[in-house]
Amino acid sequence: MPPRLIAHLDMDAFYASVELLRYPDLAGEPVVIGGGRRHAPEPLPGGGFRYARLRDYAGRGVVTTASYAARAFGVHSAMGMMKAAQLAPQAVLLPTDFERYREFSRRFKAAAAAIAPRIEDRGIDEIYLDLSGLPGTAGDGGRAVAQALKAAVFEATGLRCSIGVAPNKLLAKICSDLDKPDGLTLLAADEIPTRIWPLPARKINGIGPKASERLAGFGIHRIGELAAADPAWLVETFGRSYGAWLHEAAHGRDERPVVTHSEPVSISRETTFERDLHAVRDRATLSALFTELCVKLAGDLQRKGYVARNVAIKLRFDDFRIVSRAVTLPAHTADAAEIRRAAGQCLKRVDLSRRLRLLGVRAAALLPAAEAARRAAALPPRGETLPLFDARAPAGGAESAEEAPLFEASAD
DNA sequence: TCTGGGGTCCTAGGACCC
DNA sequence: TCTGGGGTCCTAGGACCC
Repeated sequence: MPPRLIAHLDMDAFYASVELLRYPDLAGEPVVIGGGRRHAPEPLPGGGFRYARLRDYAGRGVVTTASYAARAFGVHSAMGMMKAAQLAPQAVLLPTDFERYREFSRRFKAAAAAIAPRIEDRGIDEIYLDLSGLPGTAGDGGRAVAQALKAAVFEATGLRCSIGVAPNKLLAKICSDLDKPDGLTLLAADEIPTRIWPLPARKINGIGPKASERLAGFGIHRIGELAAADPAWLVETFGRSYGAWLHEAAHGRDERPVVTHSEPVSISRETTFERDLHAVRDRATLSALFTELCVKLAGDLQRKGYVARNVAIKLRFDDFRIVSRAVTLPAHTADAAEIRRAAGQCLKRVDLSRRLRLLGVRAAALLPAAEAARRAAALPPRGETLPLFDARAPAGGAESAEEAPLFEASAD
């Protein structure tokens, strides 16, 4: 098998950059995106806008994105806004506008797809591209195609991105981060020891805060140190699956394909309250919020064309403990009342003596609504006996049904 | 001034079946 | 009375990612 050529394309400070297109006078300023709608810029009579400042923020939000100027103050994604306000009180605060980001996301992905159609979606601001065998990649390891991608993305959106090109997704992802913003990094397999091994282990996608902390406890800080660790010891220490993967990842080995299509596994809605709520004292408020979440979730399912057979709730208590309860339904649904009923059943199984910080509802075991309708239509009318080999049987069901008597006879 | 909202995947254990 | 082993489905929790 010839080596693959995989690119990872990552938009630079995506939300903040989209906002800077709309408010160009903020270019170069520390800007933080996050929080609710209340701090939208006010148009001034003479033109321009009056912006909210981070120091004026009060609430429980976190930073969604910080402009590079704001990052210089130590502000970063997922940081509590109140903490960010201490670091950069003068930073401009803008509300998130997901509709707009989704539109720019569609645009940059379409522009990239016109050049390299084998694309894997990795959320709103990232994609993997399989450049293997693409015209123009033969001579230069993909540099010209990557430059064309950057130009096309800028043409379509006015935004800059960073690209890593490598033999697999793992390495491409690491590389896209090496030269941000507006970066382009190519890596060949034989450069792993010199360019990848000196990096912190945390740079590997899949080594998070917990794993890197544990590794550090064993004196393993860099990818090269992880690569030098005994694989048997890694398996003993981190489990068969994760331990073996750590070893492979540290050596830059990754055979995962670029997946161009995937179905969602679950769809959910959750909300963090402005203040912690108590099941008894705030019963009416909680009940209304709970119903609202179910209605929104049902709307999401219907809009996206799915039905669900599993409904789960998620609670976060005031001490940040998270609890979840799930129930599997007799039949798929996208109906708000049915989801509300199932979620209510789940809620009854939780001790609600502590105050709640967050409430969420999730739909899982999804089926495309069209497929559910097809199956329903294939069923005989009510009251009629089912044929032995029914359309509802799972794939291969008829075969296993024929073999079933044999298994029964040999069982026990 | 602690710590959002939307996801995926993995593990472990129990129920139930053969 | 104790002893099996495999398989599937399901739940709960946790790590991780954007």
